[in-house]
Formats: sequence, structure tokens, C-alpha cells
Amino acid sequence: MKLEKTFGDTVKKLREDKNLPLREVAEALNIDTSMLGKIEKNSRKPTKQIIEKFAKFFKVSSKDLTIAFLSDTVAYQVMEEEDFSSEVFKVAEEKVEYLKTKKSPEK
Amino acid sequence: MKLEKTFGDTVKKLREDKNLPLREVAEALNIDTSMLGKIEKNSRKPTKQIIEKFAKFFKVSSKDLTIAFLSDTVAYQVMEEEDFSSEVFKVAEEKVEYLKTKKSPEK
DNA sequence: TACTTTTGGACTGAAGTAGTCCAAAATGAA
DNA sequence: TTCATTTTGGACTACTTCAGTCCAAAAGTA
Repeated sequence: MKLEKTFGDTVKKLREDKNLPLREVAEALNIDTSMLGKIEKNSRKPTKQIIEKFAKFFKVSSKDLTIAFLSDTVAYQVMEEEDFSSEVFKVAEEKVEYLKTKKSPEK
Repeated sequence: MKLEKTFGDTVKKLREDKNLPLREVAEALNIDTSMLGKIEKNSRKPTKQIIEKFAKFFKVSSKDLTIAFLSDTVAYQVMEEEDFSSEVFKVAEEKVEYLKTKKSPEK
């Protein structure tokens, strides 16, 4: 699975590589055709369930697809707010580390 | 300015280091006391304007405060979704890079 | 021309959330 | 214990955001 610039581009590529129309994929995933079109255009976000369906249908790793999706949303979020993106991500990663150790049973 | 585990902890520390009650800081920032309490407890998010007011009042860098805040929100967002956090941040940073070059006038 | 796909506008219902108000709980001083 | 102040959080409102739907126009194809 190739990582495109956005989640929408990624799933669009998966679909076009198989020469399938939106309608057909949408039916397979059991979602509205227009909804799928919007997801490909990044104007609607997929739910976790839809990401799972994508992964199954296109036979790609759902972890990779989830990374593609989450990285999109956090990238846009940080972009909106001026710069400092790499600092934000660096600190965020430390916080995740900290939160993880807090969650798992200590010792 | 010390970076605490969360944005709330960070501003709480700034306040307690000066031995000020919530009421007093809230008045200075012109927000509800309860609102400030909630921000310190991370149950409400500060607006950009409030972050600016914090920075001014406590005489700390608004950039640092913004990083403290943004890293909080993206950390929680990624935490909620299983693991892969570092991969997500890595990809997100690449996307930000790409988006930045797209925004600024090419060539 | 006729058919299919793609795109996007407009809307709805639901979910989320900033901000307010108030009162109970905690803290602390006398 | 009492009194005053601070801290905490519940409940509510108003507002915004957004997934999901429906539909129709535009674009593409034969």
C-alpha cells in the first residue's frame, strides 16, 4: 500500500488501481457513494469502522490505513496553528509515552 | 517555564508558584473562575486568546504555551486510537512539510 | 444522444464543547 | 468549631461541528 499525501488520495489510489467506480466500492463498504467521494476528497472523515472496511476490501493493513488517517488529522490540526510542528510532535510523543506508562499497571 | 505532563498542570504550576488563587488569575484573564479551574483540570480547552492571556500574565513565551497545548491535544487524540503513536507523528511531520511547501509560493 | 460516474451544494440530526451558574467539598485561619 | 475563601464539579445552554443523506449538475464515455 502506497502512502499518498492525504488519506483521501490513498484510498482513491487503491480504488483506481483496481479500476472500480465509486459506486461499486461504496456498495461493498455499504456506505453512500457520495460519502465515499467526499472521503476521497478529504471533506468527510471516515469512522474507524469504515477504515476497517477499506482495509478488508482492499486487503491492506488496517494499521497502515489508520496511520494514514490519524497523521492526516494531526497534521492539519498543527498546520492551522502557525508553525512549531516538529516541536509539537516531539513533545506529544513524550506525553504519549508518559500516558502509556500511567495507564498500564505500574510495577 | 516548566513543561508539565499536561497543559492544565503547566498553567496550574505557573499559578501556584505565584501563590495566587484561581479567582485572582481568572479576573486578570477576564474569564470565569470555574472555567480556569476546568482548564487546569484539562476538562476544558483554552482558546488561542486565552493562551495569549496566560502568556502575558505569567510572562512566559506564548509559543511554548501553544506547544504545551497542541501537544496535549494531539497526544490524547492518538492515544485513544490504539498505539502506533510514533509512526503517526513521523508521517504527520512529513505531511506538514509537504503541505507547507504547497502553501508557500512555489519556485 | 444516452448512460454512468464524479462532484458538490444543501440540509438534517446528532455529538461535542465553550462558557455560565451554582452549590457542595476542601482548605485554612482564628 | 466556626467563618471565610478556594477548589471542584454537576447541570445546563447556546453554539458549533460534522457524519451522513439526497439530489442534481457536471464531466466522462461509448
